[in-house]
Amino acid sequence: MSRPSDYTRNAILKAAIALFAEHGYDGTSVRAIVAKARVNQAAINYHFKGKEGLYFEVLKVAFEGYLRLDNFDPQRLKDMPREEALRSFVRQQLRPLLARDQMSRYIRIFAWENVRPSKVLANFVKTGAIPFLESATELVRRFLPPGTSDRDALCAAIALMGQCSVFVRNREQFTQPPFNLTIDEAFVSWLTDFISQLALNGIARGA
Amino acid sequence: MSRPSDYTRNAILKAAIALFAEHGYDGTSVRAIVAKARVNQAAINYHFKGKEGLYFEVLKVAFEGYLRLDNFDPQRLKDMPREEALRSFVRQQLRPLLARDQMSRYIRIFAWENVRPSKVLANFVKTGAIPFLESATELVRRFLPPGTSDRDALCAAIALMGQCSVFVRNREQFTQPPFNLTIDEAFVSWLTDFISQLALNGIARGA
DNA sequence: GCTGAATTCAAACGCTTGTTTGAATTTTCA
DNA sequence: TGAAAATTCAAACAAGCGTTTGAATTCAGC
Repeated sequence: MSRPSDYTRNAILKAAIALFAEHGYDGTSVRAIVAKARVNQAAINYHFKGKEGLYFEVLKVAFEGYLRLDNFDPQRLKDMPREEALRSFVRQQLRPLLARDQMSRYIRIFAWENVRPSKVLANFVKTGAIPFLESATELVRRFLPPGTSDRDALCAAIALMGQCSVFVRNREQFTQPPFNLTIDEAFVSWLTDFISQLALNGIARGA
Repeated sequence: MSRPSDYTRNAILKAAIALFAEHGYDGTSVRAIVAKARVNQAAINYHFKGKEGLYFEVLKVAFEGYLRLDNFDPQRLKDMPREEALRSFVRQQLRPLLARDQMSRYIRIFAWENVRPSKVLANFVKTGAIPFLESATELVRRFLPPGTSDRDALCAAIALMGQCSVFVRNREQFTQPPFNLTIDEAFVSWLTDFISQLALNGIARGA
């Protein structure tokens, strides 16, 4: 492939990641993407075979980027004490509340998919990529009694992920009335502890 | 108002409640509503001044119906032991997992609004209706140490509501691969206990 | 029964969506 | 350099959306 076309492709990809992270798949139009990327309308269909193809590629990039993250390395998580691993996981999930970096965008895209999976994700998963819900399930399992069923562990993981993503996905919402939350470092630290403790006490002693 | 026009109005309202509960506000088109209600396309604008006006009315009906519910009567909740009140609240929130009755539709509509509030709800709240998030906050507060800040209680309530609604809103999703949850009476009972215990142990000892 | 208001209806409007077209331009490679 | 391939571009397409129109119909009250 030629250099100039790579530039267009990357511009689209970058704009798409930012917009999908902010507004989700349905909330983002191709016209908004090409405007942000400053490319032609037809470029998305030419380079990605349509909006769905582009989103598929975005999921791929986000997933690869996510796996490259230190704190998510499965082995590293397993080597930590379970309490520390849990807190690290939660903190990472809440990262988009503070930072606006690329990793935060990846996490936020998955936060959208987490409760409202698009049909694109379904195909993406079939392609061979393992949804990180499995990692969350494994993590949660360390707090559950031995022999806990897959179903119970899955539900616990869903609940944990749901608690994080509800804050991430609706960040803007919660900063306004009637919520009026001030989202700063102190708040995120507190929230990290809060959710971790919730999971820690709740899962370990409850189920 | 004349009888025949009331019939049309009610038919629209009924169809809208079912569809909004199933697919949310954005996921429901006026054409789908009039098709289900078997009325003319223009009827929604005539009777409700547009889709938003209809949704406003749906929220009103849902909210009134919700308040008529025994288990949500604020006084009744307050008279219960806090553990029983919590379990009752959670069970009620999970009701749409099993039943397909009118009350379940109301709860499900609020489950949609819970994480992705429409601008219509904002106006609805301003009109004077108290979002039931406040009741949840009060309920949660009984488990928190005296003097807990409003912010902390609010976050705990959001987390609690989020845990319930993620299951309610994505019911169909979770019955399919890769989740494969079987949603029956036994599961809902277990889930009720699970989430209640999660909140009970987590909130009471964690925050 | 007549009159005016209320209601229904088919059709279209204006807008946004994702996608396609086909010509113009640029890049690649012999 | 010249021909073929790759890429960009403005424009239009087809479909869906919520809404409006204006005539046809039904209703209520004198």
